[in-house]
Amino acid sequence: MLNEQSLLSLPGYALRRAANATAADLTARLDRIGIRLVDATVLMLIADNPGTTSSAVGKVLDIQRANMVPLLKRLEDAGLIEREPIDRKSQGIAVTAGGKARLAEVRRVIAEFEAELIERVPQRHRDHLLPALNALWR
Amino acid sequence: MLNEQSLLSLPGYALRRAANATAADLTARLDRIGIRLVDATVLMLIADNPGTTSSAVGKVLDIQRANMVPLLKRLEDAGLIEREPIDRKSQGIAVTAGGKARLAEVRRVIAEFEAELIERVPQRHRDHLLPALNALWR
DNA sequence: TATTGTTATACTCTATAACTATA
DNA sequence: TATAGTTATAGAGTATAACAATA
Repeated sequence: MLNEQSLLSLPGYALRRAANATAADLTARLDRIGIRLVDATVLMLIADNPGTTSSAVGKVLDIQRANMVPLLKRLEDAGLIEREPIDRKSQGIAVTAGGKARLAEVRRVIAEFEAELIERVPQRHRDHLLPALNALWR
Repeated sequence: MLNEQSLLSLPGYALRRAANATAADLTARLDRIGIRLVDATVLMLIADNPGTTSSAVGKVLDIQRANMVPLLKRLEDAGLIEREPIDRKSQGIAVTAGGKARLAEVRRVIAEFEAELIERVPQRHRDHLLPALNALWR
């Protein structure tokens, strides 16, 4: 339809379009099992770091402290995480048994998504994608 | 701080983080010359497709028709684009002289941004990034 | 009948400021 | 004095529905 060539030659543009398209795809897949992409990401991070705090999670994922509140409340209300005091100021977060079951579903969906994602990349480029991407933001 | 390993091994996660980080960077750079990232993108697309329509631009960039209205109004109010009727239903969009001057600035900023972006990618991965990304969404 | 451009509005996501309590 | 958790709210960005006019 339109000439999009000068945009398509820009890695930054391709990066945004690819991220938007794939995030929309994964969001739709996770919606089918009733969980949001951010929530699933937080859940995975907590599972690998039992006893971590809201602040620590927020720092790693670049989520503001204030925005962690309703997010963790959702996970707690859904019975996926539980909190217990570390001291009188902080509280440690852990994934519940129910959360682990849900996490198994999440991991299945994500594994399938990631497999189909990487399959779309021509073989000779495949192994370069992850290191190239991580070099861009880490 | 936290163990982020299982997330970092997911191309989809790395893709989102890389896109968010680089988009924030470019947004800040373009802000210094007083233009938004979306507006700059639309301006580039119109420049390469003089006489195109609002609908056509929206379709290529996945922007809803309704959201094109205030966007094009901004560009028009800034004197960067002009519209003239194609028939009594559609109108063709073109970049004005002032728009072309602004576009030169935009291209300079973006070229610098893209150069620094690709420099962060280890050399052996560099040539693989663009084709891998475009394979993901095109 | 489908498309263009538009208006108005709802919704989601994120950012900011301020506050309390505790390390 | 800095940090953790929280509340309330503002703002930006996007989505949805409806409309008139024209192809």
